[in-house]
Amino acid sequence: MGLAKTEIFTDKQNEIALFAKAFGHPARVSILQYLFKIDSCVCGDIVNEIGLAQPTISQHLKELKQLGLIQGNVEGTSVCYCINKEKWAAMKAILTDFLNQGHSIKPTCC
Amino acid sequence: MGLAKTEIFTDKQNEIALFAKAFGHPARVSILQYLFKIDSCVCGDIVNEIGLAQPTISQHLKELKQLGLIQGNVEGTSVCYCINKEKWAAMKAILTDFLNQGHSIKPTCC
DNA sequence: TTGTTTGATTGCAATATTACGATAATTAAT
DNA sequence: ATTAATTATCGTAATATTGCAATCAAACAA
Repeated sequence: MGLAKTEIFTDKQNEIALFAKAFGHPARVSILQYLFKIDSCVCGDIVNEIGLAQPTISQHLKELKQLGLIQGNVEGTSVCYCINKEKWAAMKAILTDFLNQGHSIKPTCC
Repeated sequence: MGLAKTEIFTDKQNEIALFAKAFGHPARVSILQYLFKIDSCVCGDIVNEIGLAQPTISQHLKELKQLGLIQGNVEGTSVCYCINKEKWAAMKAILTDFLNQGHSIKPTCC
């Protein structure tokens, strides 16, 4: 089907999955790393940085923006993107929580 | 195309994306959480815990196993799964590193 | 106005993912 | 040997994702 049955999972589980999908593609990983590296608005540089066509980058940026992880501001003919640090922190908290499950001292069993 | 151009990204970027995809679906999030909660081998319980058909669960388990995040051991007619804590720790290190980017005190710009 | 630049959108093709019924494979029990 | 229990695999359908050429839209410059 290609369609996840989100209704049988908790909101938290769906949220974790959604955020994880955001950087479940190397292009988006690369975009986010670049924005962090620059640590300010990036206007028009992104397509040249990543080796993908402009419409493809635009699409990845749209996804990241819809999730709120980045924001874009129009500056003349160009659009400047940057990390939304508040949202990033919120996501980090949720995913870190998930990654830190299982504090037991038990070794891997079996 | 539906085919990620992995060759233009670094191994690290591809690795982050691969791990992120592992829990980019709520069913796999749910499976992993369940295995952590039990904190031992789970033999045959998983299909009843998650509301998906047996072949679907089997497929998700296979993906997690291929990544090394879980391991399955045959016990009679059933298979017992558990978290591979070493691999989990390795993944956690990689993803935590990614999530902790951007320590600058600058607020979100723009 | 006309052109230029930049980024978004549209349309499409190819591949990937998700889900499940049917069936196979394995082991244990009778 | 049969049967039951459990999980894996196959086949298939539906939807999602990725990527790009072509095009559109907005803002600026001449």
